[in-house]
Amino acid sequence: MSVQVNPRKRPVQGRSKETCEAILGAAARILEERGLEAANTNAIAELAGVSVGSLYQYFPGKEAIFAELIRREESGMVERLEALVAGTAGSALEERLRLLVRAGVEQQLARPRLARLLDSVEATLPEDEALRAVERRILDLIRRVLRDHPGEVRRRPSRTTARDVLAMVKGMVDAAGFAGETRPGSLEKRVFLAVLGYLRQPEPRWRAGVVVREALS
Amino acid sequence: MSVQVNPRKRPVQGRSKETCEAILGAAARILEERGLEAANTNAIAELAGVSVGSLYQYFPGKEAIFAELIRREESGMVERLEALVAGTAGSALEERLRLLVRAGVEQQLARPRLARLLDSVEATLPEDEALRAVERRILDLIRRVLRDHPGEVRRRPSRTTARDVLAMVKGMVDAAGFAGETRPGSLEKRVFLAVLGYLRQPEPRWRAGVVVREALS
DNA sequence: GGATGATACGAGTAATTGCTCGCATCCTCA
DNA sequence: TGAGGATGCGAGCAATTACTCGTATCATCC
Repeated sequence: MSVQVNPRKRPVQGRSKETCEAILGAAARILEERGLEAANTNAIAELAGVSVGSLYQYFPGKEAIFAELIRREESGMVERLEALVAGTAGSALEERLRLLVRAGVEQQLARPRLARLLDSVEATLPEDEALRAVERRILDLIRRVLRDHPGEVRRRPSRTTARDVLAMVKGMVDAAGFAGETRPGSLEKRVFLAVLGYLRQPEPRWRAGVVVREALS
Repeated sequence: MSVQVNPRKRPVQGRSKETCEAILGAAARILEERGLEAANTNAIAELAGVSVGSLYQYFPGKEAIFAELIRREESGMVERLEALVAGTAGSALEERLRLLVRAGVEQQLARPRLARLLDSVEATLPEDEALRAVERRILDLIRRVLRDHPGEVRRRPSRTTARDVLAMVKGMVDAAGFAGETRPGSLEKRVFLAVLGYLRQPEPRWRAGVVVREALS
């Protein structure tokens, strides 16, 4: 019943590392070109130019392959983001947010369909503490940036705010990629506006369940 | 190779309508409780209390069942939204946006996992003109609302703006549902803030590739 | 009531998929 | 160089899944 998502055996020689890479690369290509249903172990092994036996030597099943792809994508992302935050410690909030957004947009737009699919696959995988940890690091990183600029933002630097920001970025970029946008420039600007707008938008005043109209600026 | 997503035969008697409903209901429950991989035709028929033969009498395959679920979800949504827009023609922009957001949040939060899965399944299905049309109606509806309130918003009422708004709403609500948020109140408020913030955020001024810092309010 | 079409059934088949295992080949190191 | 571990192979079995078809029951109309 339970699905194993951890690698089975670590490759030690050079050629076995290549085998693993070939398997992961083939899985990624099948996912993005033919979708989740077509990504079975036989097809992956064939496209990788490798036998199924070799595949099962390193991965207990296809879920483990997907999990590894996700781990790589996410940890690559979080490391780039953390370097970025550390490297712009003195900069303005807008500048830092813009760079973060740029990194996210570029990552997700490089292989939009793959990124989108991996996101949805992740939701079906069993709880993986390593992945949870990466997710937390991203959220904490967003909160840290917000805390570095107190008073410039109207949202509290909470987990919820961080999750909202991350979710709106992912949602917008996924939709843009799916709609066929390929140039990151315009998208990056719009996502940046959305993030900034959310963070700066004042709390509305409510009266009798109706929003009080506020004049614009 | 190609996948058929249209129903095979229309039910004409009452009992066959019930059979179709049972099949669709079972498919939805399996999707949300056991995920996409568990949703095969045999399992769906069994949970529906119906034979596989009956299932194949009305649907050419499981994709057709998913497609029908998506069609219903989307068209129910779009009709509610259009009624809402029509019924608030004279109201303030914030009020109208707030109601739209509320409808979206409630819909997606009613069965979060199902809604999320259907979204990702939709991406793997072949192009369906009916679904495209529903999507267009939602985008047009957003644009119409924006156009009804010229000067209150800084984004152009374009398809792209509408897609951005829709995507950020979906992204935030999905993430909240996945994180276990069940009370619509707080989420609704945050999504509303995000939408309003995006629509109102002024274009930033750029200088030498660096964002010029703007004082807050 | 009986003729006719609609509906339901589910065992059974064909195809797909996950995965193993015995054996061949390659690499490393003493 | 040769022993032993690492790697690679792919036929083939077991399990799952999609889907069919002959038969039985039900609804409707004359």
